[in-house]
Amino acid sequence: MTTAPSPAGARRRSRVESEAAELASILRPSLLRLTRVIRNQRVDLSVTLTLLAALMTLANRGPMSPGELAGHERVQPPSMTTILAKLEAKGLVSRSPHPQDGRQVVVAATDAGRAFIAKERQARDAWLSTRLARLSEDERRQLREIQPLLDRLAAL
Amino acid sequence: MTTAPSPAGARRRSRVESEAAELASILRPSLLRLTRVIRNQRVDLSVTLTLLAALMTLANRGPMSPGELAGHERVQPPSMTTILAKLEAKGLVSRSPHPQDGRQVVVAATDAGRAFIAKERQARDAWLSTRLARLSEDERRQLREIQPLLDRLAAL
DNA sequence: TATTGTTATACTCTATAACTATA
DNA sequence: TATAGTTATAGAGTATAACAATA
Repeated sequence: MTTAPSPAGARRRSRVESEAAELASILRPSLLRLTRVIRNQRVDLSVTLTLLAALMTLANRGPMSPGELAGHERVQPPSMTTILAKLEAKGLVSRSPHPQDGRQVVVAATDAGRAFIAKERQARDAWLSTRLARLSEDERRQLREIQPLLDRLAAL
Repeated sequence: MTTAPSPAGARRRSRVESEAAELASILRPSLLRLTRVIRNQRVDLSVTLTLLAALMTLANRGPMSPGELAGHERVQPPSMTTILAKLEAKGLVSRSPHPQDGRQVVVAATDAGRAFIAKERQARDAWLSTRLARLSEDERRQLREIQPLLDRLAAL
């Protein structure tokens, strides 16, 4: 036994892994169902959840390339092309050539895009906000605390 | 002023609502991205996350009608028809006529379906489990605690 | 007439593979 | 030759509307 893991260590890792597997099993369907429900809450049918999320990232993080945005949103570049085409058709984002690299493109939220986010936030979030408001203060705090965890899980 | 809400009460509700709206704004994109990533982790390409979730519900809760299952999974009945057709084609669920009501159908996980879940759980959950195992014990506890909250949000 | 389930249809989301332009 | 982006194509997921069978 070269690395000679201690029995305690081995037992511990095994427990963590089975615990994690069980957590994955219960967490995954819940995430799936909640996302499905949220996705269907369309106040303005023309801008979907996918489009809005990309637009928000662009507005929050500033101009970037389509590839970089695809990385943020965890989609493949061709998917982002589609998303950006729709947002651009609505005048919510703009494309400009990259100053140095002729292959790249710089995408940015337009003023209309930012205005859209501000307006939409109230109407669009109404469904989820209303439900969140029904929770206790402590429950909202719990959700607020795990949000970065969700991002870390998606990013790893 | 008939109901005469107290100024303090009014202020409090407003604060809760704006806090909830802000939480919705940050939580929603994170849920979307994580679900997108989880959905793409396909070990066995033939059974997708949507199919597996329905199958698991059926195995856990026992036989039920397609309409009832649609309600559980938060999809519309025609969507569940599609899901069940795929599961049935794979022999993972079975349809039987309802003993009393000729309009209804009873859907159940088959033995093969249950065996599939047991086998798949390890491989399928590997991606998420591995990442969950990297979190601290406390972080996993937090996630475990909010899972029922996610279900309540989806159900309300 | 109301309910359950299915079929028909359409649209969004998303991926992989192949192509174009630039570095 | 490698990289950034796009186009082409395909499949999954899901909805609404219309229909059939049964209550």
